[in-house]
Formats: sequence, structure tokens, C-alpha cells
Amino acid sequence: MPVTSGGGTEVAPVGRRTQQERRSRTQTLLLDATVECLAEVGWSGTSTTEVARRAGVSRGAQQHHYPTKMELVDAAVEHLLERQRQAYEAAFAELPPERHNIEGALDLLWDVFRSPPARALLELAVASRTDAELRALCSDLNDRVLQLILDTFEQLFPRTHLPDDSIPTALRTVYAVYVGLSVQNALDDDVSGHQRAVHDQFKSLARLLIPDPDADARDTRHEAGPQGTGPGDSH
Amino acid sequence: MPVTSGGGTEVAPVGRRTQQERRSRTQTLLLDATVECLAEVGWSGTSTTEVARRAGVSRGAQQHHYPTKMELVDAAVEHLLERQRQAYEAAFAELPPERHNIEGALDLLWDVFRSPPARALLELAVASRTDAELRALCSDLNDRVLQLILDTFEQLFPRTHLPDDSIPTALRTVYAVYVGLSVQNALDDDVSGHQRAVHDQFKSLARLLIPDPDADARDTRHEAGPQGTGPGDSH
DNA sequence: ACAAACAAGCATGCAAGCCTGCATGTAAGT
DNA sequence: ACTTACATGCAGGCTTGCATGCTTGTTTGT
Repeated sequence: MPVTSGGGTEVAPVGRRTQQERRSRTQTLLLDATVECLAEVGWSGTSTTEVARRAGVSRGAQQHHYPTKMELVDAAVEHLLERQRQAYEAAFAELPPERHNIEGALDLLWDVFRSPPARALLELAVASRTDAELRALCSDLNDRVLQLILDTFEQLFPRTHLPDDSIPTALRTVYAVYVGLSVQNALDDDVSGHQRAVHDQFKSLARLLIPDPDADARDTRHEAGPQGTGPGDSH
Repeated sequence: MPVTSGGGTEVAPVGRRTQQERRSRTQTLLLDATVECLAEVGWSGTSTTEVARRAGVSRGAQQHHYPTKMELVDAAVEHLLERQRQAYEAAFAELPPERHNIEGALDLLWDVFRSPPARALLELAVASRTDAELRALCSDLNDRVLQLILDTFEQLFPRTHLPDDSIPTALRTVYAVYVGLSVQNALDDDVSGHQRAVHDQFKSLARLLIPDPDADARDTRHEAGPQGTGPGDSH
């Protein structure tokens, strides 16, 4: 497992590198370029030629590591998910203590959904509807992202264990809102501020349901109490 | 292949039509085919050739009416929006009286969002993010759809006049949820039922905020939620 | 009313461009 | 020497827009 340092555009002098280093470097270059390409020119604009160009490698090198376009995209998705998870956790860790709460977490999540990598994922998700091959790669993408969010949140708010029954639908509602907002945000970048307004509303609600970790020690401890995390609380 | 025009009106597939009729017919064929194409094979799969093939007209005819691909798509969007609005109103009118309420309306809206035309719009919305030309056509698409929904709902629930201030964000929240759900639905067609669960939750909430028009005489709280129509209940 | 002239609808072929995958050849590491 | 990483050229397929020619409807002159 190559553990190259994150994301940098470092081009060290091309001295003598081990095969593993060469391999790893080229692959990272290619995968980053793929994500960037998806985010900037969309799925239909993402060609292996363009990816290779952005990565600064030859088409031959690209084909050597990822013989087909699908293998390239497949690897890029894994690359992307792992990188996003790390970025989110790191960002949360660096958050000032007073924002170590659900609101801060949702703000970060919103940032994630507006980031280029997330837009790359949206491109893939939408495109995979009509592309059988791509669909095979993205079929479980929804659940994976959902699971990623769930895991991270549980890790960040270990004591806020909502009843297992209420989590799925509630979380999925939140997820749906974020996806919907991100689609619109991808279009107009929220020049009108509407998306922000919706998001603010959502944060307010979440704050009511998930108190700050610091304050929750003496308060919420009921097992089945907080039934609705999402907008709906009936049923 | 040619139909002899000598003998007057025969059992030809098409008799003598006025130019306006020919024109209108071919255009409708093309626009419907464009929407169908977008819905079935996505933006990247929608080529003028494929549209012409599906419409059953020649490429020349297509180019005659819509010289460039963008003009074709532009016309298709207008065609689509108008058609969807009519379809939604007609569907609501045919709804059994006992479902002439907000829940029935939302069910229909959910059907709309899952329909092929809506998926065509989603394709365009996502693609226009990275396509400058397309973006020019779709820049106000969000607001237009939102306005369409708003108009229709006001027409269907004339007495449910929510305070003007609360409508925008609340409606946009609902809209975001539907967009988000439709993205996911486009992927897996809700084989798991999660999207339906989220939608059900949403309907329950809406029913609390917007009572049945018929039954609101006995309901005392039809003015209850001026501040929170969406999931968020004010701050 | 008829026929010629005109315009509009429609069909087909072509050129330029791009994308993908392959196949061959070269350089670098083991 | 031998494998791996990398570079470049080629072939087939597809898309878009244009140009040319044919068919059908409409108009106009007599």
C-alpha cells in the first residue's frame, strides 16, 4: 500500500526512483486528474486523453496502469472516497472547540458536498443511470457514501446514539437534502443565497435534536427518545 | 419508397397536410424524442443522430427545424416544462376527491420527479454545470421549476396562503428533498424502499402543516405554522 | 381554374474532429 | 537479461454541421 503524502502537486527532481515510487506517483497523478476532470468538465467531457493530459503523463502510461476507461474511473472513485473521508475527519479535528458540535459537523458536510470531488461523484451518479458499465461501479455508491457519513458521525458523536430504528430514514432525509442542495449549488453556486438559507434552517433543526457533546452528558440519555433526526418525526 | 402523389388522397400513411401540420408534427416528434433520449441514454448519449432516429425523421429534417443541437434542446426544454405542468394538473384533477389534499399533491409530485421527463431535466441540470452553452439554457431552470410548483400549488390550495416570508425557504427545502430523492431514485429505482420511507415521512409532516381543504373547517389550526413550513421550525 | 414559379419540408452524402483501444517501440529499474 | 514503466502511431467508430438534391405545399399570373 503506497502511502504517498496527500494531494500535493510536488514534482521532485526525477532522480532514481524505485518502481513502486514511479508507479504510485503516476497512479496518484492519474486518479487526481480524473477526479479533477470529472469535476471540471463533467462525465461527458472526461476522456482518457484529457485525463492523461491533465495528469501530465502520456496516454500510454495511463493505459498501462488502467487499461480501460472504466478501470481508471473505478480506481478514481476509491481514491476519492478515501481522500474525502480523511479530509472530512481532518477538517473536523481542526475545528475550534466551540464548534465541535452537530452544527459544525453539518457545516463541514456542506462544504464537502460543494467541493469538486463531491461534484465528481454527482457526475458519476447521474451518468451511471444510463451507462451500464458505470452503473456496475456506482451501484452501491449511495450506500457507501451514506455509510461513510454515518460512520464519521458516530465517531464524532459517540454518545449520541440515536435509536437504531430511527436512524436510517432520518439520516437518509438529511442526505437527500444535501444531495438536492448540491445539485442546485452545482448550477448557480448559490448566488442567490437560497441554498444557504435552507441549510441554515436544517442546522437549526439538527441542533435541537443533537445537543452539543459537552452538554449532553447530563441531559439526553433516553434510548428511544429522539425519534426524528430528519424533518419528519411522526410514525 | 416514394408515395405517388398523382392520384389524390390515398391510403398513404399521411395524406395531404398543410405545411403547418407537417411542421408541427415533425417538431413534436423531434422534441418528444429528445426528451425520451435524454431520459433513456442521458445527456452524453443524446446525439442529434439518435434523436432523429427515435423521432423517425431524417437528420436533414431535424437540422431544418433545429439547425444546432442547442436549439433542439432548448425547444425540448420548453416543450417539456409545459407538458409536465399540464400533466400534473390533469393528474390532480383526476384524483379521487378524498385525496384532493396536500398528501395527494405530494404523491403526484413524487411521481413527476420520478418520471422520464424529470430525469431528462436532471440530466440537463447536471450537464449544464460543465457546458457553457447548455448553462445558458438552464440557468433559470431551477427557479422556473420552483415557480411552476409554487403556482400549481397555489392554484390547488388557494386558501392555504402561507405567509409570504416563510414560503421561499420552506418550499425550497421541499424541493431540495425531492431533487435529492430523485437523484437517488434515478440510480436504484428505490428497490430498497428507502426513498419511499423518506417521502412518507415528508408527507406526514406536510399534512400537519397544510390541512385538507375540505376538512379544514373542523381543523382549528390551519393557521398554525406561519413560521415553519419546512422541516425547520424557525430557529 | 390551371400551370408555372417559388418556398418550405425533407433526405442523403461528406469533411473535420474527437475518443477509445491496440500495437509497436524505447527507457528505466531489478 | 528480464520485467516493468512509459511514449507514440494507427484504425475503427461516432458526432456535428454543412452542402447538395429531391419532394411536397403554397402562391401567383394569366
